[in-house]
Amino acid sequence: MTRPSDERAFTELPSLPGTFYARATTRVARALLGKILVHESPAGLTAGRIVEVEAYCGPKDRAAHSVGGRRTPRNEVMWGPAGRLYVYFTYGMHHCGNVVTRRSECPEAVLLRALEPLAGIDLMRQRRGRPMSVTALARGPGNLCLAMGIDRTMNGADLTVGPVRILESPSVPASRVGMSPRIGVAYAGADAFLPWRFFVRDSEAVSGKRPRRALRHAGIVTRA
DNA sequence: AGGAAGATCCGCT
DNA sequence: GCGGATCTTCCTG
Repeated sequence: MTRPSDERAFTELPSLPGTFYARATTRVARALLGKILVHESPAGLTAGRIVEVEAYCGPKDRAAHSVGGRRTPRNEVMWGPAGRLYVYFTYGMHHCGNVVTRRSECPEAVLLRALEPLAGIDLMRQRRGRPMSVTALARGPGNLCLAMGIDRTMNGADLTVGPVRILESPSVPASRVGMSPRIGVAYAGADAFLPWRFFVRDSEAVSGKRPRRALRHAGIVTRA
């Protein structure tokens, strides 16, 4: 599917500039759909098209790590300049990767939740460790980081120059963008209902429950 | 010093 | 749908 020549081509594409990230966080989140996340690691290159993200909007957002202006060693990167990678470890086993937005001292970020794999699929399978479909490889924030080889050693990395970068690629038209409340933030009170999750409607790589009615209607079997 | 909860995932029912 | 795995971080006493 993906040949070595295609993979090398990713390294030639321009990175998103710092100004891309220095905007309102929900706008950055929405605009990241369709862009390409790349990691050139010692083990090889992996890349995928971003199809699901969530916006976390600073001290007044009760779901954000920076809620109430609480600044700790873990979330320190959120206070830094836009376009940096914020990686944290959660549930004792999963890494989550975020893109810092706005400007210094405004601790906001976009969580990367799912990719459609484009390159390095064998390496992704190796990192995931068991057989699965391509669209499942980077579905969900913990799985995305595992498949892409992203961990805390990359916390604070500059996404415009890094071994980890986000590349220019066509945006997703509004008609194909879905919005919903964020996943796993029930503790955030009323903020749990804010529609700050954005995803590509027709992507099989998006996490969570997806409607099957259309598939059933078409007579397609989705489960054995 | 200790405990509780977490921006999750997977396998089982 | 439910709960266990597993450990970091933060808050309390």
